[in-house]
Amino acid sequence: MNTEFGQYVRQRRLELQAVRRRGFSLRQVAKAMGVQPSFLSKVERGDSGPPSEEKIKRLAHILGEDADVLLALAGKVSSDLREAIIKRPKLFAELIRQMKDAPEQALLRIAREAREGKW
Amino acid sequence: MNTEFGQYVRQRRLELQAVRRRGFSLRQVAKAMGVQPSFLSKVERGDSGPPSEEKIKRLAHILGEDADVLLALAGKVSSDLREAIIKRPKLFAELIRQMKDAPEQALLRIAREAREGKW
DNA sequence: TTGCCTGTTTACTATATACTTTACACAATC
DNA sequence: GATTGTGTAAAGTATATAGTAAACAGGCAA
Repeated sequence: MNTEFGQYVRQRRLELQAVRRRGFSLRQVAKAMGVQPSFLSKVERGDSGPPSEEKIKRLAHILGEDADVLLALAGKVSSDLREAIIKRPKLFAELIRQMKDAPEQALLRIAREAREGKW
Repeated sequence: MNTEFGQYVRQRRLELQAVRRRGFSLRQVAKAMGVQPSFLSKVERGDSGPPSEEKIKRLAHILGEDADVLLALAGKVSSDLREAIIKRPKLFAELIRQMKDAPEQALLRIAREAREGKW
């Protein structure tokens, strides 16, 4: 169903397995995520849709990946972001529509300003 | 299920019905939206979950409402916004998380700058 | 008083999401 | 050579989403 997410996860898991040697078998990762191995197997091979938001976040933690990136690969947006948008829909809708067409540089500048709390 | 969305829609529809006199019965609006009257009835009374994104957008157009606001009342985010976030997940995630805690003023300033294309 | 329009009720349906359970085959290990 | 660990396969399940279809009761208009 969604090959990209699964491929990415499998690759990352195998990399970790090669380096760490322990704790990154499909079964162990599945257990740590809170799903059955059969399900993670299907997910990694793109034979099933991606897991739920909650499970993806746990997986991101386990693999040392950015949760928002992993969610994005699964075609999802974190619920805290959704809620932020839903609280001020007009404002955020306008901002995001402007920013999606803005050059990378501008976004980085705004992100930096935001990080520094320049209100 | 979701009373707020339905209540808002019904109120707005009845207001329009009172002013325009024509075209805003539940049955007519349902037809224009592309759903059965029974479904819109349940939606307005909060007896059913809200319609799909597509139907909500048509409804917004019919009622002269902002689609993003109506979607927000239904607990949804427009798919074009979702896609924008998914394309640059780290950047947008950081921006939105900063902005959700920022004062209204700052958001308005950034929105204005965005509108004016100040990159 | 027939016919149309109003909203509503009841029962049903199709598809997607997010999984589980059980069992299998192969490899390494003890 | 029995056990443990590896990934995979097949089938089933629970819940949510997004509705439809058909019928019903009351108002109003000619």
